[in-house]
Amino acid sequence: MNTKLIPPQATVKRLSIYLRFLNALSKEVKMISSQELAKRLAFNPAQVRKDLAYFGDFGKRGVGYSVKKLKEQINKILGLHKTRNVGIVGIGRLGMALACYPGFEKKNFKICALFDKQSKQLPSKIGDAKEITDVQLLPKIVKDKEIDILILTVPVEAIKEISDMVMTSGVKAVLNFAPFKLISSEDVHVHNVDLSTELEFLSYRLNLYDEPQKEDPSEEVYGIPTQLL
Amino acid sequence: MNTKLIPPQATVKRLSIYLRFLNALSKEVKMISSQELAKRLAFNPAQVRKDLAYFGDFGKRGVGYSVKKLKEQINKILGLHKTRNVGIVGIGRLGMALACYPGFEKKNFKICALFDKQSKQLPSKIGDAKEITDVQLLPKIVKDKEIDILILTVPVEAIKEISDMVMTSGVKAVLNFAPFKLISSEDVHVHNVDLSTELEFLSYRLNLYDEPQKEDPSEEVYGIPTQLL
DNA sequence: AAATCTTTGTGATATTATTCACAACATAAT
DNA sequence: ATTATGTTGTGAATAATATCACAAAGATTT
Repeated sequence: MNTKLIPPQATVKRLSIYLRFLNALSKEVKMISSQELAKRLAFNPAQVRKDLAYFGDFGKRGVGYSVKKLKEQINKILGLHKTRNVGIVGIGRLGMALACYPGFEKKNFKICALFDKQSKQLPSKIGDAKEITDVQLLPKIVKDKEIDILILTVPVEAIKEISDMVMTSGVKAVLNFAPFKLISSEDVHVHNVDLSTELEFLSYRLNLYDEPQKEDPSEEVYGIPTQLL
Repeated sequence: MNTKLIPPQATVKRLSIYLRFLNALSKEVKMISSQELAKRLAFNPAQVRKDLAYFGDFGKRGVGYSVKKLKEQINKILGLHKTRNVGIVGIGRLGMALACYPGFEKKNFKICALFDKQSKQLPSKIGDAKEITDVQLLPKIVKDKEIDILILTVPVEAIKEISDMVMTSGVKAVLNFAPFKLISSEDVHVHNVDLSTELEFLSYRLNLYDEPQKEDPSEEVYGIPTQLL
């Protein structure tokens, strides 16, 4: 099998998508083929098979993949069988929304600390009895509560000050929503998500159609490559 | 120059990141080199130059790029000079957060309609006097207000029903936050963002370090390739 | 004005990711 | 059993993306 090779980044991202789809599947569906998976998710069937084959021979020729087994395997590959302690920094509307997002707890991400500036007017508890802690205590709390991941939803003005504290806090990974590219260090994995960027990508595409280039855009060129959608 | 070639998807996404960085730059900085840009954003300088060269010869040899000119150019390339009418479907916490996100209006995305189920208990106005419209009226409002982009922040249970309505509404682009992969059609560009997936990617990486593979992961293999971070 | 330093733009190369195409296996039907 | 049908796993081919390396050109120093 394929397992000796390093799975591409792109493969890992797709695993999440496969898993989400499998989880939403009716319990009656016991087996699924790469063909069916690919069709529903607009991927290439060979790609689906190759993605899965990086981690083992999960399928059965002539039959397909056991949904149950596949879910278990992907859960394990993504490390979702382990509980991860998560903190959220910056409890504005977005932070609040994430704190209450039910999808996280389902995947074993345990939101166990919320940080904000003390000065801010806020209810001291949100949702299911989560307190808000002063951000100055972040380094201590990260250690005490063994927080693995911090989600940053601070306003961009605060990011410089906060990011220094976060990057040296001993946390292992950061998911940054502030519109500022945080760079990973040797010890801390950073993943940046920018909501404006996502909209801007759509804007670019709309703009292409509004003002077609002189080169006469063909279906192929400006059509929508499935893997990005 | 390069302009005849089709710019890669990846290039377009980076343009957003360049622009955001340039916008945050102090007004004193008049010129910037690909070197400096790349260093701050953890890209390769040649990549920065190539990205920009797809759209024209914006730089000056021996000097660099005019910050002002570059901002103007990227704005134009991404179509941010045009106002786009945006609607948000599903006014839960996330929808609310996006409705009030100041970054959108700055980039000429005009949030001009909020949709939700009428039955839901909600204030009829949020933030700067935005009303919530019953989602049944969506097709009509999209046409009347000439909405270009719809942002979907509905719960996953509702996505099937809503997506049919959205995809046939005449809207040109959709940004979907529901944990369900919506597929683009010929007429509608869809871009999916899944918040769980982003966390799961970090989880995968943490898991790699917890349980190193038998193959003895080297720095190179499991180190962090800059372009993803 | 020649030499030096800088930085762009881009061919050439390297790396990464996707798709094709088919042998190997599994099941079901005859 | 043999044939027909379906599906995986994967080498080989292709495509997309990133990086290197350097000529061309602007700026600066001598």
